Amino acid sequence: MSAQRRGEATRERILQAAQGCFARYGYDATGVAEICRQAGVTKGGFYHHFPSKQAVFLQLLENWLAGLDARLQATWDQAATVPEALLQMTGMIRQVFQAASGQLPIFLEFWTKAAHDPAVWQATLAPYRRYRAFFAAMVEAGIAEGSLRPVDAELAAQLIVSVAVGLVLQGLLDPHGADWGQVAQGSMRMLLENLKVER
Amino acid sequence: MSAQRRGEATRERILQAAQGCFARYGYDATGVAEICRQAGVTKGGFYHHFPSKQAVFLQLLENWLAGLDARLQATWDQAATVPEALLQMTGMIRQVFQAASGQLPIFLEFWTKAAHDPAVWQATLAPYRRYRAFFAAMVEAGIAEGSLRPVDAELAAQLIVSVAVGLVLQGLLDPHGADWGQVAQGSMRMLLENLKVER
DNA sequence: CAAAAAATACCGACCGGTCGGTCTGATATT
DNA sequence: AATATCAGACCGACCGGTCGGTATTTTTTG
Repeated sequence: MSAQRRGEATRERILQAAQGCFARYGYDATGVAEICRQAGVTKGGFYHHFPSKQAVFLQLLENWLAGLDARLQATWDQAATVPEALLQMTGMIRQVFQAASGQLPIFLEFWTKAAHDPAVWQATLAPYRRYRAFFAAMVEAGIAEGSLRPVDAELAAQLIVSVAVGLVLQGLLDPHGADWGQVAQGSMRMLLENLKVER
Repeated sequence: MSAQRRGEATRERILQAAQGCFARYGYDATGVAEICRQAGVTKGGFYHHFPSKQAVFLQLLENWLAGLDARLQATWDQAATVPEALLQMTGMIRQVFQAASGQLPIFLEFWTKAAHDPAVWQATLAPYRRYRAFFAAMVEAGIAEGSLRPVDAELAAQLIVSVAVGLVLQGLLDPHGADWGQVAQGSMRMLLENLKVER
């Protein structure tokens, strides 16, 4: 294998290991040594690829947000109407829950770190505002296409984001307390009943 | 001052100092030494009143939840109808935001710790389930009194809790991103439009 | 009531251990 | 040979918690 490919692979292993550790133990409780152990690398290798532990964290955050971005955009692109797109996105939550239920706590780590660390804060806030704008644009499009009532788009977007955040948080705190995919579907339907035009 | 009173006072000072530190720097980043400095106590004094740093944290969590409990109950007791009570509680959020905006990050600390620490998890989950039951009971009472449509009470309660959690989180991450009290009011009104009986 | 004893509140130096990060090289690729 | 990729011993700072001791208040006792 070429040196470049090998380096890339090691880098990826470090990222994966770190993600697992952060999710399982939390950021602070995870030592660089433990990440190295799980990645099959030593400290030297680690610090060859990343300047600091925080840099790994930031990279993880960036990747995660990029993935979410892409999936949201794709979902909208292939949906016929806005309400349908919203329902689809809700189904996405269900996938997220069963696919990465172990990875969810890292979401909390992001927020907690963001509240105290300016670098993480910026990296978190910017995409988050994008989401609000994204949903606001969706609602406006829905109003324009006639599938939604002419409500305050900004407010509706904030409500949607609130519900999403709240659901994810409840889901990670109490994974077996409810079928969160079901709850998400039901919640979104309730919201849509209110947003959709009367038939 | 009696010895007992004095001890109680220092204990309180430690609690206050710890709350400030946890909110400002986060749990892990806060050293016991720093808490002691701000409380005007030394390590010896600290460990005289509390067996560990985590015990302080747990006590803080307990106090916070007890306060929330009391306020919610009181709000319901003095409201005439269920929709009115819900609106009142939304206003409560507004108070929380302006009164303890600096203390909000500690809320995140609670959740983050709860995701990894069984002791904190239990202390968090039990009251949280109570809240869900509380709101479910409220919705059912609303249906019984005829002010709410006969919706799925459990689902509605989960939706309400989701919105509340989401709002608090958004508020603490992006305090100046919106007037969160306003957003809370608007969101609750939107939800209620859907839940209330048609007039 | 006074003296002694016990309990309580607090002090601050100190310890064992951990953790993020560095440094000197060894090994493999180009 | 030059460079990228790693190995792993090592460092210094820091942190939660301990411990022996002091000061103050409360209780017991003569």
